Formats: sequence, C-alpha cells, structure tokens
Amino acid sequence: MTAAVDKQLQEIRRGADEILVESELREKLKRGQPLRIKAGFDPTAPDLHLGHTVLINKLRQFQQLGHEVIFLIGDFTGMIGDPSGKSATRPPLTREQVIENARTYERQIFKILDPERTRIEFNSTWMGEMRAAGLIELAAKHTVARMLERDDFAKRYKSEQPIAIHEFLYPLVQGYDSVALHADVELGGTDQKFNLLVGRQLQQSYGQTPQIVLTMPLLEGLDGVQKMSKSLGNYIGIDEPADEMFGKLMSISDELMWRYFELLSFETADTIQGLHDQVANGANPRDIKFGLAVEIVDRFHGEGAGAKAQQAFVDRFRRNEAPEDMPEVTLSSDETGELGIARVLSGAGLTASNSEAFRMLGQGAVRIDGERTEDRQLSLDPGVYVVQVGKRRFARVTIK
RNA sequence: GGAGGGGUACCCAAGCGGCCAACGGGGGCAGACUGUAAAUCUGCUGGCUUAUGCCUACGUAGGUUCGAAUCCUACCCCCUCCA
Repeated sequence: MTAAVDKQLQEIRRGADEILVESELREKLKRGQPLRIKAGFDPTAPDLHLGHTVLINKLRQFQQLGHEVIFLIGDFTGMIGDPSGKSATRPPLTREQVIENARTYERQIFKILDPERTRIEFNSTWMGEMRAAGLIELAAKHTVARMLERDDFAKRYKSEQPIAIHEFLYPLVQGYDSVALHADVELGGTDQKFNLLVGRQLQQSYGQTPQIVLTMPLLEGLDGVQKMSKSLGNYIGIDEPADEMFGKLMSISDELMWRYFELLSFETADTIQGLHDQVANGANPRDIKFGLAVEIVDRFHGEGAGAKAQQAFVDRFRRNEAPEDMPEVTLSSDETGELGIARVLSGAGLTASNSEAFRMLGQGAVRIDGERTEDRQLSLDPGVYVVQVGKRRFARVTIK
C-alpha cells in the first residue's frame, strides 16, 4: 500500500511547483479512497491554449490515478465582473454567455479529460443562494492583516493604490468553493497560491480537513521567456489547425522543448529522460521535437493528425516548397499596363509599405516564382505569380 | 498647498539652435550559417512608384529665428520630496 502511495506521489510531483503540504497529501492518499481534486476556471476566457492545459493535464493525471476531478467554473464571480481593476472593468456576463462558455470548455477539456469521470460545477450553485448574512459570516473567517499578505494587495496598500472591499471578497469566495465542494486537493497556477491557501484556512474554519494546494508553473510561451498568453501572441491555441500547431511547436527552442515535454507530454518521466540521453549522445533534437509535436497534435486533432502534419511540415520546409494554402491576391496593373514590384509586395500585404518593400528587395528577401530578385525597377506584366518575402511570407498574386 | 525632475520612434534611452528621419541598447524583420531551432555574424527597422526630391514626426497649442527635438509662453500628463 505504501509503495502505491509513493508511486502516486512521485507522479503527482512531476512538473509541480509546490505541494502544500506534501505530508498531508501522503496521509490523504493513504486512506486509499478517491480524493476530490478541484480546479477553478474563469468563465470569461474559454479559448484555451497549451498553457492552460498544464493544469488540465495534471487533472487528467489525478483522474488516471483514480481520483475524482471537479472542474469548477467560477460563473458567480464571472457574472459580477473581474475586480482587479487595472485593465478596464469587464462587462458582466449574462447567464447565456456563461453557459455558452461552459460548453466551449467542455468541448476543449474533454480532449484531455475523461468525461465520464469529470464533474463540472458552477460556483453560482452555492454562492447564488448565499445571503448577506452568509457572506458576512464568511468574511468574518478571515482577517485584513492576512489579506494584506497577498503580494499585490501589499504592494498596492503600500503605494496607496486603491483596493476595493470586494477585491478582498474574491479570495474568500474562491476559498469557500473548496468548503462547498469538500475539496481534498486544489490545483492552480503559481499565481494562484495565495487564493488557494485561503481555501485551506477557510476549510479549517468550517471544520473541514484543509485541502492540499498544488501549484503548477506557468508555461513559457513560444519565446521561451514570458508566460504563454494570448495578449503576448506567444501562444498555441488548442483549437488551432494541425499544421499551424505543428509548426509552432517546431519553432520552440531546444531548451524550451524539455519544458514542454515535462508539462505537456503524457510520456513517462523515464521515457523523457531517455530522450534527453539520446540528445546528449548526439541525436538531432529536431527529431525529438517531432515526437513532441506529433503527440500534441494527435491529442487535439485525433490519432494520425500529427503524422500528417509532420509530413506537410517536412514537405513544405525541408524541400523548400511553397505552402499549398497561401493567400490569393488580385491586383490591378497601373497606367503602364504593368505593376511596379514595390506595389505588388505592399499590395499583397507582404510588406507594410512601399518603402519596406524596397528595403526587402535590397536585402535579397524577395522571390518571384522562386527566383530571387533585387531589381527595384522591376515591373510585372499581368499574370499569376508566386511572390515570397523572407522565408515565411507567401502570396499568389494575380495581376490583371 | 509648496519645491524639484521628466514626457523623444514598438520599448528603454541619448541629443539640448543647423552636420537630426534623430547616437546606443532591446525587440522585430531580412541575409549568411543551420534543423523554418538556438547561438553567432551582417544589414534594415517614418511615408511617398527610392527621389542631389517632397511630406510627416521628438506630450499639446502657439511664438522667437534664415533655421527648433533643442530657446520662449501657455496648457495637459507623469514622477520625487516637503506639508
């Protein structure tokens, strides 16, 4: 029995940033009963990217270890609107939007989680019922001093930035969710640590055994430095086309690849270590990366999609072929019956301006039907051309 | 309320009457090398059918001057210190 517990712990630790408190987790596992694993999600952002899946993958792992996974949608908080007021206040979501977003979540997460063994809950179920008296009772369980321990609150307080009262309520509500669900473990990103810990404390106040807090690191985006996020444009969305997903995965650095293996791959730690050794012994990291890209594309696009995407990738770039699906643009020739090269490039959206087009020409970045040209005086007759700027920008241009 | 410092291109940051379309760094783009990787080296990084040309740009609006990012005036915004 203990051996099984150790084995579980070992798997659970993989990729985790912190487990608070690990000895308590061991105790809970020892009971030999399925634990309730909770993770909360914001109902406003149902467009998941690989960064979000780090957490979901961890849920899946728990599921496979036989535990009960609760996917909690914070619709109550979402309907009120996000308080962290730096960005513009979000408009409150309607009931319909929340349901719609929940459906999107389901469609996306069930590519990873087993629908049979996943419970989806909405915190409006209990928060909607709660009266003012209940809320005050909840608020009485925590102190201002402890709230101010949270980093961003502390900073704002110190620099005399406003903190609205309801912002204090948010960690409380999130924590209360754990009380309502009798959560044994709550997962979250490292940025959620404080809120997760509030849950622990509240459960204790309500006479429950406190949950274990497990934080997962925030996945770095394609640049390898900043966290993956839509606004930074360094993300891979899980709804993206297979070829695009594959290409983006291949573009990550070798170093980052191991990070992605650790946090995104379902391969065992031993297998990954083996791949590591192969590279250390001279294997081409690119080929290892192919494996990663195939696995992830398969996960979101179905078995076989990865291999197909790899083939397309190899065709397109290794043989230096033009992609199939390049944008089609039709331009009209000017008075001379032709069209100057700079106008062709900017007209096709391959360069931002004529000046940039001339710069690109000067740098040898321009190819017409595969032929490099640096002739800035060049004019194209009416016809169809494959025009390329740099390695990645293509267009099929028709000149009338 | 008082005293001082500052707002320059995507970001940081020089410049402080002409040599400024504006040093340098970051980021981005392109070329070479490669594995569409990283690292490295090189170039480019306002617009105009590339022009010894024109136009637009140094917080905003005016002014001084042959000439202003640079001097003056007013206004807006940010920061620091004191009360």
